[in-house]
Amino acid sequence: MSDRPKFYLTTPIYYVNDEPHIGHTYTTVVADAVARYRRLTGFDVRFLTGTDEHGQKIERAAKAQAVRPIEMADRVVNRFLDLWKALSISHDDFIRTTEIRHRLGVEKLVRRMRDAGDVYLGAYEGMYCSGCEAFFPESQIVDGKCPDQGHPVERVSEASYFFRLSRYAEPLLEHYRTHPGFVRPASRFNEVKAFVESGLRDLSISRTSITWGIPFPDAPGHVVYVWVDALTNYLSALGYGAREGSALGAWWPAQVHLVGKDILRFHAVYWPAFLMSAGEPLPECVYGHGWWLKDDAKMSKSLGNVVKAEPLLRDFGADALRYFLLREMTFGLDGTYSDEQFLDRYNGDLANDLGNLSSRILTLIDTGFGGRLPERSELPEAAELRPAAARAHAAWRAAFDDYDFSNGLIAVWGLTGETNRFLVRHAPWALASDPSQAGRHRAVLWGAAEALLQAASMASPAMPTAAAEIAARLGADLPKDLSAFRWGLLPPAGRVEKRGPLFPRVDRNSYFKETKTVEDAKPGPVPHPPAPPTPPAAAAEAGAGPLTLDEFMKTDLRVALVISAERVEGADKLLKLQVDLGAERRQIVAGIAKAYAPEALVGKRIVVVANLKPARLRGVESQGMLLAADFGGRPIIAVFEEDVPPGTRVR
RNA sequence: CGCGGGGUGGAGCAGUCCGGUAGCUCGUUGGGCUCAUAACCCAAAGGUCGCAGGUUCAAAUCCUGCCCCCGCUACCA
Repeated sequence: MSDRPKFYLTTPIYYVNDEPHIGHTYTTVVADAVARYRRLTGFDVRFLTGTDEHGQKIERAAKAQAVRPIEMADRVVNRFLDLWKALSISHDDFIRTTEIRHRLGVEKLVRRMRDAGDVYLGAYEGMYCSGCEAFFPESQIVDGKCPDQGHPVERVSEASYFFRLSRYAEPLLEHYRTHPGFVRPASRFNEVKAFVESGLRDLSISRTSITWGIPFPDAPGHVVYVWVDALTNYLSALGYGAREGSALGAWWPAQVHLVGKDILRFHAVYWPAFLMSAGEPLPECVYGHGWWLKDDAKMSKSLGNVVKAEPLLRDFGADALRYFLLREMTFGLDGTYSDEQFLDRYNGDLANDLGNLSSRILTLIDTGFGGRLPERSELPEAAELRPAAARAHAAWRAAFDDYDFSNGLIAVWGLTGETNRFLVRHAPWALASDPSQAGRHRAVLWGAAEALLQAASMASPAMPTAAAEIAARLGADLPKDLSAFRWGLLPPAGRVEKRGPLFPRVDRNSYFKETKTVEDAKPGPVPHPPAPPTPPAAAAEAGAGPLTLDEFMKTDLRVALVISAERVEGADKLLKLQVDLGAERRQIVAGIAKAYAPEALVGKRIVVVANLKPARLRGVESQGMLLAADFGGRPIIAVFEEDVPPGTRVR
């Protein structure tokens, strides 16, 4: 066994009733960055994630699709596994609650709690829908009807085992008092304390109305209910309850459970109470992070604004997505996602800064020294960036130790900025042409290359693949241990390789046009896991190069006669047109209200794109697009002066 | 109603616990460089830190009151 300090961290296990979205991705990426950071700074790390697969929802969904629950679960589990692979997630273990080892763990925990006198038989009362054969939370009931099918519900009660949570209010509060870092951030710790201070009610921990779950030990007909089942994964993954020896002693208690703020209560109240009852030590910290909002609104399926990782992964690569998630959110608080912000971060920090810096350094070495890394020099230029690197390193460590990823990355990018300024200051491209400056020339580029490798090393927990790629181009390896600052990571006499852009700049205009059409065309199941994450495929490529005639002819342009035109309610730029396309009539919404009065358009023969995917603008469907010159910020529509019949092809 | 979060230059955010020159990124304007991915470097413009009182030598930061926005239904992080 290693004598390094151990670090056991977990994500929640994700419920398999739905495909992964940006929230799952976020927690997991954060956990991975922590795991990689800890490994890099001398810890023996165990990183656990997994899936939660039992319960009523899965049971019902499976029944509806006439498959076994485990088949449903398998499908979604693979989606998670594929995504984690595409994102370079470095978990050491993946637990599924349907595994035997988990069942053994849950059985042991339940028995221990019962032996402690904390489990008793009572009755669970709830709103039951006989049509759906399911209980629903009272809060979901609308007018005495179930939320799914609208069947009438009735209050029924069923036998249930209860956990004496009420007994643990005082012990929990005492633990909170003596462990001020138990829940983070502090603001959420206050909420947890307030919740416990208001008193705890016993918790129903079994069901007889469900069969898809772990049988409650020594209680036929009962199944272990949600939270006891799910939370126990953190122990069962270590072999808790196993007949043979387990890894429990080496790893438990966990250093941190990373969770979303919505499930903080379960992790900060129920879970420690279960552990106290079972006589197991408590985790050191439960970190409840914030949520990603989409354009300032909460993401939800009903709003249809749920952000998924796959399109971003496809267009920008795993490292870019990971970087954005870690850099853009102040860990703990809520953050906002928007495509514009993502693109700004990508182009600003990754393409223009880190990516471009590595390009210019590699090219300077390539052309200046024939691809051979200059030797380390005693001249002051070679060490000029050393203090900046040391400062960045200290700030980076302090921030990452404190889960402040955003500031940690800001510190690293401070070093890339310093390196850019260093290059401008010494202008190695000018030194190259002056033989008397050869020594300085070598010293400057060695120093710049060393600083770049320093930056890449510190960025590696956030973006492992790109960091390794930078190191490889410099003929170096990423350091295995960065627990202390060390200047001189470059190997002597390495060979550098230029290669292409690390993060190709993505043009804003063409990106938004392209993604719109791609995503509209693919509403259904998410595509396959994207190609290997490095280097990110250039999304810009598709927009480059001349168009072939075939490609152009895909655009179906037609002459259209405007039959009527009116303003769109509540939109100051939009007109709604009815047009005659010869064979059919179409409704087209166009942003020309500022330039044209509706009545001025009637009778005009215009050009429309007839095979454009319909879109909704301000809730009004548009079945095509009219062509107009964009002149001085005003649209000038294309019209025919002669009487061409509507529907005639234009090319 | 109540609870929680938030209101900081054009945009997005940090700073607020532990008062003391208001900071970062993007954008804008002007200049420089030409090694680099139209990139990089320098400079400038731009904020009464939601409002009103109070404490203090000093308040974005502490206290009081008020206004506005968001969340508070979910086995969705």
